[in-house]
Amino acid sequence: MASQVMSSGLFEKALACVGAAGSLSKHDVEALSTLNERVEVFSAGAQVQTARRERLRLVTSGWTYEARLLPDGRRQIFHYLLPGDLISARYGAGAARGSLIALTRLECAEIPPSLLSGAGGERTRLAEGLDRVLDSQMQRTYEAVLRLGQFTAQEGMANFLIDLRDRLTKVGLADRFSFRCPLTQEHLADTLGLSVIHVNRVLRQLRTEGLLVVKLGQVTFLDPNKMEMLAAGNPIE
Amino acid sequence: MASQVMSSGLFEKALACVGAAGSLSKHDVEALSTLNERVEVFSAGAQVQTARRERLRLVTSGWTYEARLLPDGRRQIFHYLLPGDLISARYGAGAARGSLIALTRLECAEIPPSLLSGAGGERTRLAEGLDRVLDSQMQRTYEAVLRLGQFTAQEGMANFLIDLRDRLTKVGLADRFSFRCPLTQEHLADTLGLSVIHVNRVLRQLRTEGLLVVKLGQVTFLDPNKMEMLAAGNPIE
DNA sequence: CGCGATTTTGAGCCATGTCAATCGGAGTGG
DNA sequence: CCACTCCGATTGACATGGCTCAAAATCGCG
Repeated sequence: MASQVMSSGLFEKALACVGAAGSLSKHDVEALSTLNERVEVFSAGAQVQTARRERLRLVTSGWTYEARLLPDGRRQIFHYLLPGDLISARYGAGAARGSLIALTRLECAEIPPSLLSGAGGERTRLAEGLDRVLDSQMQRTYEAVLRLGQFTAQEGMANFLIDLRDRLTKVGLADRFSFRCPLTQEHLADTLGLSVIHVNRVLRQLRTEGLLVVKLGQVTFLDPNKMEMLAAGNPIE
Repeated sequence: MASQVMSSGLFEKALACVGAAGSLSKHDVEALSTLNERVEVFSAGAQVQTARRERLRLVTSGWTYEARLLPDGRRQIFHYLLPGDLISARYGAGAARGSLIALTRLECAEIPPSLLSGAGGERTRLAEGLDRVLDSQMQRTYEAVLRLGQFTAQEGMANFLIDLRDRLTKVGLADRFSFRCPLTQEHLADTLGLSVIHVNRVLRQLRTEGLLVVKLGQVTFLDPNKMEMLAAGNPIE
């Protein structure tokens, strides 16, 4: 029952945080993940089924991506779900109609519908907070359109990596300068609409210019300022 | 009161249709547009304000697009809203955070919240139908990601034009072979992430191959089958 | 008829793709 | 501990799709 009290306190805190920003903080995720026993674990490479539209799951650990495969082998990765993101077949991510694949070992916790509506049937503050999270997931899809349609390869790479950094920072998995990253250059290619080889060239170029190092599953920004400028679609200098 | 009865009958019919497909049919649009007096008209080029998040408006006539402008002049058009589509700051389109511009004279009808929830606070069948419309609008955003990330210029052009045709067909504004289209090559360019000049070349090429004619605000498919193949990302032949 | 917007064309360049090969590190079995 | 293997990263040579610049042809409209 100690954990019961604990979890209740965290829940309140989570509510407060959820109310503020568009995504969940580390504390929110911890709080929500202790709320119930329905935790699922997927191993790297497993497909996460998203058939039942009512389920709402919170990613508490690990990376996932949703992708679609064309008959001739081309692949587009639509988005990545990180700790603090929600898996929902109904909203946001659900509309991509692709396969959801665990990139690493993945843990998620189901959020029972009972938490979303109060006694009188009205919506919980938690529900509104989660809505905001789904909103920001959707916004990222539009960012992807902008990136793919208008950005150069360098800008797109910067934009994507900075976005990952910012999201990971919210859940305590990154700082301004670096984060651990399980993506291969092939993932980057299929995300940014580039060939693997060109991804390699772009990374080398950014490295040569002293902006960035990608190595050993670790992304390091040597010059966060310039990277942020690039990521916003501004030329360097 | 005749119109009262009339509109009520259409409403029922609209409900039936809305329940079936992911988008509204011509009859749905007609029915819904007669439901209330709150009709707005924008002239071509006007900006449609989307500040109030609660409002839900149905496009009953004309074309709109939502776009974002980069500081250096690049522009990405995220999507077009056609008759039967919904304007919502909260869902789908709202997350793009761009400007919504009337491409032609535009008419839309507000859908009052009272129609969305029944007496007991439960959701109307209409509300569910409209949800499905918003869903399909979201799906199109993912299609755009796929198009921009993986398709060649020709495939992307075919995909986009076939999509327009299919949507316009649902509201009786197109048949299998052609539709009226107010887009300039510049709009196509900013939608597909190409330069205006390249759009022109791609169109010429499709014309030369006997697949398509774009002229006088009219798009005509000379070979709908091949266009549909191209639009799906399959090579010709 | 004349003007602005749009479309069309041509020439040349650059970003990005393809193909082919090498390299490097991680795991595996002997 | 070594040899092997596999996957991912890296590099080079070359092809090409798509972009830029510049200009002419057309269209829509007052």
